[in-house]
Amino acid sequence: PKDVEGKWYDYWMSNNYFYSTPNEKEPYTIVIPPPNVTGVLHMGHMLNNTIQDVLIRRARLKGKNACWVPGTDHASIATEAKVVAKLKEQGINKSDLTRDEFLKHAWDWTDEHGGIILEQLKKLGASCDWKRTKFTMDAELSEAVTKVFIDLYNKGLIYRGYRMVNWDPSAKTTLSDEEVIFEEKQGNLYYLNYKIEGTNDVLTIATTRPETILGDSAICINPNDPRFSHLKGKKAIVPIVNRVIPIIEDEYVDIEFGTGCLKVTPAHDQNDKVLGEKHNLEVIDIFNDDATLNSFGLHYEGKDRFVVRKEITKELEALGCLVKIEQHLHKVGTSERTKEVIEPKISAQWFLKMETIVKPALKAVLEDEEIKFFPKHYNSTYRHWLENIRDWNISRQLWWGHQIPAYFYGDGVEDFVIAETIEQALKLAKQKTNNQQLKIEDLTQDPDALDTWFSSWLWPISVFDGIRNPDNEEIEYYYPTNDLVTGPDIIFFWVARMIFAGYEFRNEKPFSNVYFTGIVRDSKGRKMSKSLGNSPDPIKLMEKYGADGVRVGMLLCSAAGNDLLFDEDLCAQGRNFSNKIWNAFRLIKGWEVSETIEQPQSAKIAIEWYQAKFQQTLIELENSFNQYRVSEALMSIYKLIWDDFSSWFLEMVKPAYQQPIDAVTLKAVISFLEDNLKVLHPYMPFISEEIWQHISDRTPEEALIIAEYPKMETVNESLINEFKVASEVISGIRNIRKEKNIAFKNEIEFSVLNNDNINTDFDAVIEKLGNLSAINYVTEKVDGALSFRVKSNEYFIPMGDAIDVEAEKVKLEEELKYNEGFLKSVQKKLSNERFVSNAPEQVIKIERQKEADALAKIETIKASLNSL
RNA sequence: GGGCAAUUAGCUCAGUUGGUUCAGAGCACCUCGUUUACACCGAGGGGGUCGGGGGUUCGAAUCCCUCAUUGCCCACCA
Repeated sequence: PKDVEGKWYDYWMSNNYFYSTPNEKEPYTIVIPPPNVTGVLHMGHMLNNTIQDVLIRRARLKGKNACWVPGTDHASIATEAKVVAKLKEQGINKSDLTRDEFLKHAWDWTDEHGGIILEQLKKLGASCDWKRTKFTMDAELSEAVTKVFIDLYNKGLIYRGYRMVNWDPSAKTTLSDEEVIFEEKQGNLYYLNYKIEGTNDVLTIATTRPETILGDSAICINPNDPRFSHLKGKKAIVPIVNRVIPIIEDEYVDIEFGTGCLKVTPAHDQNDKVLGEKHNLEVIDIFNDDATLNSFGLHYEGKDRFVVRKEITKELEALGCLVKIEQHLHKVGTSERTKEVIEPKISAQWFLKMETIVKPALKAVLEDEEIKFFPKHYNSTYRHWLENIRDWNISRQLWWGHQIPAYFYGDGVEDFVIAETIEQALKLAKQKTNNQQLKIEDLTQDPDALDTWFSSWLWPISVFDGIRNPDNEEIEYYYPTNDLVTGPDIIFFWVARMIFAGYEFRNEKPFSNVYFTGIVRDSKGRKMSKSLGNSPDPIKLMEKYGADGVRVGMLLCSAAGNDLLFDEDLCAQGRNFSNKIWNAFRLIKGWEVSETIEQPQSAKIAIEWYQAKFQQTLIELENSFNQYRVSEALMSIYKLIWDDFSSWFLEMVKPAYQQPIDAVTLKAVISFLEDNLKVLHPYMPFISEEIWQHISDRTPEEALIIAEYPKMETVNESLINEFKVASEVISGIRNIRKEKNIAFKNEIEFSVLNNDNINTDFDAVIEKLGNLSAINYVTEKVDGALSFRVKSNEYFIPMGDAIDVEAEKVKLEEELKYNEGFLKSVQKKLSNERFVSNAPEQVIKIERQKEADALAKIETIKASLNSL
């Protein structure tokens, strides 16, 4: 493979076969899920992109104008985190850099590492239209993002608001809800005493975060809780800070949990914020952006929250306020990217209203089925998320990304304008403020960037420039795209949002089908990860087994809709398959052809049969692909080529040693080989092209990659069934040969106890593959012969004295016993009146036939026993 | 806590509307094999109470109920 894979990839590239441009053909379009620009290829990409390439190559062969758009994503938080880490290694802090300086570093990093992954995809054979390669931060795509932001703002769908957000103190940015992973952690539940003002009473509350008492602004009890009725209207004193806070009543408090008494910290808990708003409480934010305490932390100022948690526990204990500490298992939100524990924090952010935007997206998937999910059960996941969706926080406190096109001219929350450029912003600001004295210097652009997904949700549109030039030829031709292949883990992040964007900006779906792949796990079912070291390097795998081998290995284990357990052995199976195909080709290529010899009968019928078998497989492939059963389709091809073509067909037509093959047969064999290569090509593009080019001389216009897919014809089902019987007869002969150690090269005699309706079409084949001197049709049992039965026919191989009579008797007795048992169960069924009266006629007919066959078979076995 | 999915041979999985030999495939395993395309191979073979229990039906891997196990998603219990 190493010798030919690069060669063919270059050949395809230099002949522009991956290139697509609008024409009169039907388009077939896939946009790649853009990998992180600085990422490297992992097994998930391998799976994903192999499937996409299979779909694209198949479409190309089927005469569609296939267009696979590649590209990368800027992945703002992931990339920025990497750049920050790398700078830190060099002793540079992000906070010491200006925005421009930092972005210079980030672009350098992107230029250095960006696109590596795309080069790796070429090794896999990905037939992307590389001339269309896009990056989410390309100028045109960035412009589209800005336009969309402005458009949504002007429609009143984007607003700025103070909200409780998920704060990542490490990246110092907010995260969307989807970026927060809840991990179950063993923590503590601290029971703390608060004094009641003007009394010697105390009340006990429970908290998991004792440091947040510094931000307490109330205690809340349930008005229906008799235990605390004496506290109504009183005030409590927060330990250490000695702040006097009200005791409020709200039915939100769960009487059963903890002490039934809740401390309220509106700045640091979503529910407390709601309570705070309801009861008009003070909001005391005690944290800096890096989650150290600010001046509200008093003597803990500047210390990290977890340090403070330990220290304050000691101080509370010393003050006699700590009642007890209980072990407590709870879910802690952590950042998907940085793994940092998330702090709920109130801050000003940009939000996109979701209420109206989701409606067409819900309808398209759940009602109209304009967009179909495979597997379908993701519909309910999708529905649940969309029906409970909250406004999308689209701002991130990052520099790497699309800067928010908002320009501030004052300190008020509403003192801003939204514009494409600062000049336009100035104009708008003058209008809005009625202040003609405003200057460019008075404007400051919001330093925050947009969520990465706020650009990738436009991907199927923006790669065809459909936002900036909504009527251009490309978007009109390629949009909506056909299939999207991606992981279910980004159904909310990306898939759903692309659907929103499609309807919002083009009033049309972005794609028709979404195929969700499984997650690639190792053979023990563990997720592949760097830390476990259980993820093979795809490039090394391809060097070892060939890209074709790895592609097959990936797909063999990727049953639709399931996670897949990847095992390197499967790549070996893929490689073995390559080898098998190659050897079949070598056999055919090695034959001498003779124009004069006549076509043998065995070859004639073999060709008719393989034609039928191939057509049958084409139908199977069609069915599998319609359901995105890519793995099953591969298995159909695997069996077709290995079993039907190599093991059966080639053996049937193979000329005797050093004998030539007749021209008619050879022509058919080559034509079948070529058909095989066509259906194989999407899966194993390299070896199929290599053999295609070897089997006859081809011009570039005749390359396999752009060949015409085999046409569907009617399938001769009865021929396939007849062959099945013949193959059983051949197996019967092989069994006896083996049992009696009769070498294949020794010709044997063979007789059939004729049954009137026996089919003789395959007799020539049976003779050839059984190495029989002849097939004799007889009317009586052959004495001194071994026998076997297929259906109700009996077959004999004369053995003379070599028969072990006793052993034969034992075998026949067993066969008899089995058939009698079978007959009994059939007859039992048939004698059940309720079965006969209720079952459909067809079913009863079948059972009657079974009965007749079994009776006939039993007769022949009994007769054989007697003759022994 | 709620939802979704899965459970079939040693492993990974098919099994569409309940009824054609429906109990299957690939791999692995076992036996035999130098016949000249291929030992990365050929021929043959063994192997499953369809997660447990109950029900509907003439008939259940398939439909219903229930339990168990596993995975995933969602959810603010201090």
